[in-house]
Amino acid sequence: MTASDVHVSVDIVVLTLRDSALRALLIRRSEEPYRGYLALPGGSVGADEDLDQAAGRVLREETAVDIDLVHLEQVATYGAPGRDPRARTLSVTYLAVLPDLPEPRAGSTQASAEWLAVEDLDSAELAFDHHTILDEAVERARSKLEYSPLAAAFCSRYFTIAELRRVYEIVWGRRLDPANFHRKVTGADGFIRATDRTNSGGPGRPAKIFELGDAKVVHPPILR
Amino acid sequence: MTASDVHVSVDIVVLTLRDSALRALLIRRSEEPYRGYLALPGGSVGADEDLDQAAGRVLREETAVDIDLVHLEQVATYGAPGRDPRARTLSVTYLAVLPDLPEPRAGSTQASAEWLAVEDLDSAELAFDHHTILDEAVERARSKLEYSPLAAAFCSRYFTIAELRRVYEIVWGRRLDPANFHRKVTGADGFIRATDRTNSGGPGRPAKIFELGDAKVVHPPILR
DNA sequence: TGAATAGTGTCTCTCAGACACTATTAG
DNA sequence: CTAATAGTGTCTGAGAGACACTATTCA
Repeated sequence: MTASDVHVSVDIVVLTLRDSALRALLIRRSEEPYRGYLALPGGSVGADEDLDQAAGRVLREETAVDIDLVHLEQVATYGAPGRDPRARTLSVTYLAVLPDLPEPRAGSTQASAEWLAVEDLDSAELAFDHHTILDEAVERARSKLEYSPLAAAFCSRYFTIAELRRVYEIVWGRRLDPANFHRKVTGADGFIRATDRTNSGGPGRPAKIFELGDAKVVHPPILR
Repeated sequence: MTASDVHVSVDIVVLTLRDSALRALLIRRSEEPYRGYLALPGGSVGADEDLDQAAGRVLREETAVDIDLVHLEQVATYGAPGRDPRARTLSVTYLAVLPDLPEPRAGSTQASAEWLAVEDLDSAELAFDHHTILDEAVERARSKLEYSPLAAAFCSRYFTIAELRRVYEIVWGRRLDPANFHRKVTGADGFIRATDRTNSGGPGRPAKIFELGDAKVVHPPILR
């Protein structure tokens, strides 16, 4: 009666911006079930691992990313009987957000990984209930842009306000007024902190370079 | 290596208003470990149960409440090794919100249940990591009052605006201006719907009686 | 120079909060 | 009547969005 022999895995929705699109990392499965389908990167939870630890480990295995720059948070847990045809499996799902680094995982395990545009998700065939999991994680990311500094996790350590604005524009899928956006993010207490440097190279007036501030919540929020 | 023999339980933070305080349902444990400590109501997930189903079943077992009136949502999953000294156990935690019904669970299993004021949580000795779980669920409830119709789940099917305001005041722990509150909740599209009835009995002008509307999000939000 | 981007000023509209005021009941 | 609660009017200030305007660079 009690479900004592349950497999527990962590599945991670890894989001980044790439080619002006919000994309999620997906792995082409080479084994049954769902051979040939795309699936979220994931793995089993080790016997002595906490869930957050397991998520961090899986993320490193799949992306080789510098863990400092990553935002990683638990989203939800799925456990419907039959969601995995092999055995009763619980999936503890995480959202990871990272900058678009020039790093496909060097050698390592995975046969083929893809950055699928979230926009094209509806027409993609995903394994298990990963469609639901992705939807929920993406919606979490969208709403957290409003009241948390999550947007900066899509950027490198140092960024301009235009880069930050691009994050909001792409994730939300709508244009924002540059002037008003500038006032809002610089006015939100502790969200971003100016450095004494500016960028250059492109046309136009050089932009100040900012870094992430200490605030854990953005107030006033950047409303969608 | 893979954690295949993991116990999975659901633990529920059941919140209600009682004696002008936000209170959580806790059970005095009669067995080791943590004998004599207070713990969240919970139970194992059945072999053919989905997680939400299991949470609903546990809630009915512990409170005998009419499930229609209850708000029930998953909050988070805890799985640190060692959180239960007996075995590796995953706790999928839920938040339940219900009106203060005149029903202590009739007969049934539980030795002693208590409605502990959330205010007094800091000084309570709770089993396992239930302190953390409670804190997170309470914070979830507090923040969901702002942008969701959750407050109505603390009320009966029909309620006055003053009753709704009391929910916000007690959960947030601060006074709200009755006049401004009235305008805000009646102005939020689809949050509450007026009936043609009024209450009476007490002193003062009778209040219109409202019921919950169809909206899943409250806009504009009722800000804390 | 002009084109492009960064950043500021300013106006209008909406909404939150303070609080005066009206409405309707019990006692 | 007074006390009490329900509900409306109105003013003020903060912030959002529209958009004109200034600042600083590259070609």
